[in-house]
Amino acid sequence: MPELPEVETIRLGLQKYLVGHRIVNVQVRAPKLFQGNPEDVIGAKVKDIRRVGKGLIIDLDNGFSMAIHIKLTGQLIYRGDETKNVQVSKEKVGQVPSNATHVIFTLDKKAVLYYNDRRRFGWIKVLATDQVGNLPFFREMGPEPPVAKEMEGKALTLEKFKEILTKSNTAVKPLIMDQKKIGGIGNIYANDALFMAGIDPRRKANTLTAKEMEALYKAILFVMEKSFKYGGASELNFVNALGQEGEYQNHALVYGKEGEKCPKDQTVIKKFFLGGRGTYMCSYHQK
DNA sequence: AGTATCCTGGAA
DNA sequence: TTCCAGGATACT
Repeated sequence: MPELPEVETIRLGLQKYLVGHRIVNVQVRAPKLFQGNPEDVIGAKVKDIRRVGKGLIIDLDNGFSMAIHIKLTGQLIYRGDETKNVQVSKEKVGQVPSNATHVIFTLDKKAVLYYNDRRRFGWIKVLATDQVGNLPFFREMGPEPPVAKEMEGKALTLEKFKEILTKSNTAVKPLIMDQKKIGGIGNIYANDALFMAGIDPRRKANTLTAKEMEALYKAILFVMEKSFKYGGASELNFVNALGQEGEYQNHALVYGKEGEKCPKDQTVIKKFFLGGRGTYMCSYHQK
């Protein structure tokens, strides 16, 4: 999934519906995805939901936490009395549990939390709350664009952003997607932000002018805020904590639009690979 | 810096 | 049947 706006969307949903519930039982259907002892979470009450980059942390009231990364196809879907009448987007995600459901948390008050993950790339790690920060993924997370509030990690300021770019002579797109440099940006928003800022994704980061770096910084914030307002991008599998899809995919600028017209004129958007990732750009408006 | 790898399913 | 996918990591 899921980049910062999508993970933050899930976090907000879990904050609203999951916090306060006690975990009554845990059924692990795919042991590989669930690391740690399920017994450590059973009987505990959910205290808080945090997000660091694209990672989620569910804090419990017994000193343990669950660190979660949903990678490309993970879903955390809550079902309870208060969500009974919620319209679920499509049948592909409407039915839980499904054959993509790998962990089932039975909660008190007749509620359930499902972890679905079609491709099984994600993970759930149970560990002491004070050890979460020691996981390399969280420890090495770079500062994050201040898109949605509730900043758990360090906020990425324009000055810091400029410093990161100036110090790197690698291509700008892979750089801004490097979670150790900047947290939360993935392929969709990297593509769209670079288009919006008029910058060729292959440009070496340290060749950008101050003006270009500022334009890119603002574009990153803009496209992510926009996506957050649309409820995230459900290009593949993303759904929020209630199983509903977002709408950003219907408002993307260049991502996934190979062969289509540039949003600004008739130029055809081209696709190529950069750093192993599909890259979309308008060669007329991005230099 | 580029490529393989963990997986599954939808599309070409 | 082959290729591709919002990620991250461990290799060459």
